[in-house]
Amino acid sequence: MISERIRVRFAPSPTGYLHIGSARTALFNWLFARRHGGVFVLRIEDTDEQRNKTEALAAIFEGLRWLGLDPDEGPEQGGAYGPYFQSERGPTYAEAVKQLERSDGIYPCFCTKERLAQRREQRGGGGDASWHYDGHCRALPAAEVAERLAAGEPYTWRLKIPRPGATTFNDLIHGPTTVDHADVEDLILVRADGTPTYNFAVVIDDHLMAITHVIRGQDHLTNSFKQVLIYEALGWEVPAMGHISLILAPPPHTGKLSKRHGGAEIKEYQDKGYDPDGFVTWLAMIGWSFGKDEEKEPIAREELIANFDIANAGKANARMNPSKLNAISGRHIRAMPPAELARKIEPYLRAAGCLPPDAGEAALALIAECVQPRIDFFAQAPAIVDWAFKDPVYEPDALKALAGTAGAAEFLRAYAETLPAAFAAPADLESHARDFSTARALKFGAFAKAVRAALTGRLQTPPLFHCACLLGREETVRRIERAAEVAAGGKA
RNA sequence: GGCCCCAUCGUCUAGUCCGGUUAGGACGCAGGGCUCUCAUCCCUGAAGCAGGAGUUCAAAUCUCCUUGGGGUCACCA
Repeated sequence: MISERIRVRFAPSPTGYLHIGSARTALFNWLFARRHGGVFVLRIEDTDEQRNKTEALAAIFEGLRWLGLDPDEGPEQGGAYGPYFQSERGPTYAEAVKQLERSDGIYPCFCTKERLAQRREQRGGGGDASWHYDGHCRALPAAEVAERLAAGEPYTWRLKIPRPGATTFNDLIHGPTTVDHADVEDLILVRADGTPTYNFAVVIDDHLMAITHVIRGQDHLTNSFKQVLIYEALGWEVPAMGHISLILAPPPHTGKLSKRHGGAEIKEYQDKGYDPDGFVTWLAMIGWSFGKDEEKEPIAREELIANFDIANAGKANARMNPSKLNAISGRHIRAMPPAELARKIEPYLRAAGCLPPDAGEAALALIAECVQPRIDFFAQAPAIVDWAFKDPVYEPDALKALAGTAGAAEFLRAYAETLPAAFAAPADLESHARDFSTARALKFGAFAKAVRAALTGRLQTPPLFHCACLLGREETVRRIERAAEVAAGGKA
């Protein structure tokens, strides 16, 4: 039944967004599959939340697409082990129930939700959350069971966990992991309405989909014990299981990263324009490493795959560290062909009004050149050149540079007059400017500072002559003349 | 609280399985270089084995305890 080929799955429930932890689980599964020539399956666990199904699904699909984690089988691409929506797999569960009934692996439980809640309350005066089902209905005489069944009394099916006993499985990451059955209750497999509970459905789905390796977050560890018990009750082969560490919330917060901490949704990173490959590298480096020293060059996806080993995944939880993401993403951006970067930042520039409709390829290329060493994600691009698209507002330091530099008004006017008739390359403007400052015995640095202030209103900008080219001759002259007036006024 | 998992610089980690290293790298931080500013890039530096016992000639590494962190305890997934 179990195929020879490695098969892993990513099984998110559609909550409306893709959590960063889920994405990392997907990534580890994907890397594992790619590394071993296996199959990466996407299964949607949608048995509970039916609302906003389309929208919630889109978030998962789009998130995976952005990350470049393409499923081999799933709702979109189909496959031989469908359906890939858990909600459509209902009929397959009944058979497993029958099998367990025959093998005496389960028993009907007539306890009401009310009785269970009450018991939970009583135990430890309401403070003890560790109450487990006491097995009340497991001890019921067969005759009484038959009678109540016949009477049509509502019931659930519970797993008859071997007592006493213990269960151990060899975790791919943690090694042998054990739990005593005394600490596991006879969990409900089938609800009173006949639907399977999560753990039961997962086991059946994974088995029927021939999943060989289950890789998921450590928060599923206790589920895994239960699921192993279910596999064993059914006499099915238990897949290999590995529990990856969790991502914890950044400093002021404690606990695992959640939506309320911010930065937990993949879409945020996509919207900000992080480089997807850089993002994937960052995700992979949380709780895993090559074993060799980290390189300063961007790490290619192929390299990630070639070196991936689930056994090297860290056991300890990791705290989220966005500054490292910035560094990695920036590294990828810097290594990008300029034309590609131009294409990526274009929508951000347009949205911010930093790229007029009539702007040509040349202007965009020039902006990309200015932006490339200065940003870590695309949304930072407009702020690098925004001064070019509105009248300069002189920052205090810039104002001081104009008003406080001796002779500024005079040399600015002279500079504007000698400017070449056409602005071609920044380098040409630079050599002209150097000649100009030399001829007038100006320190180039001081001269450039004043011109920079004049053109941009700021003291920190992209290279000065890139700025001038961006403005064009006419606007450059206009701004210099205006600044000269400010400089003159300041002196008076 | 019960059970389970975990513990190396501020953060992510290599080293732990098969005890012997100046405990390595990256991010961040500090200083310097390059330079028309900023940034990029390059160099340098500060910074760590949670604590305590035990085993051993020798412990980050093996054992135990403590402390700390995390997860999980539903007719949710």
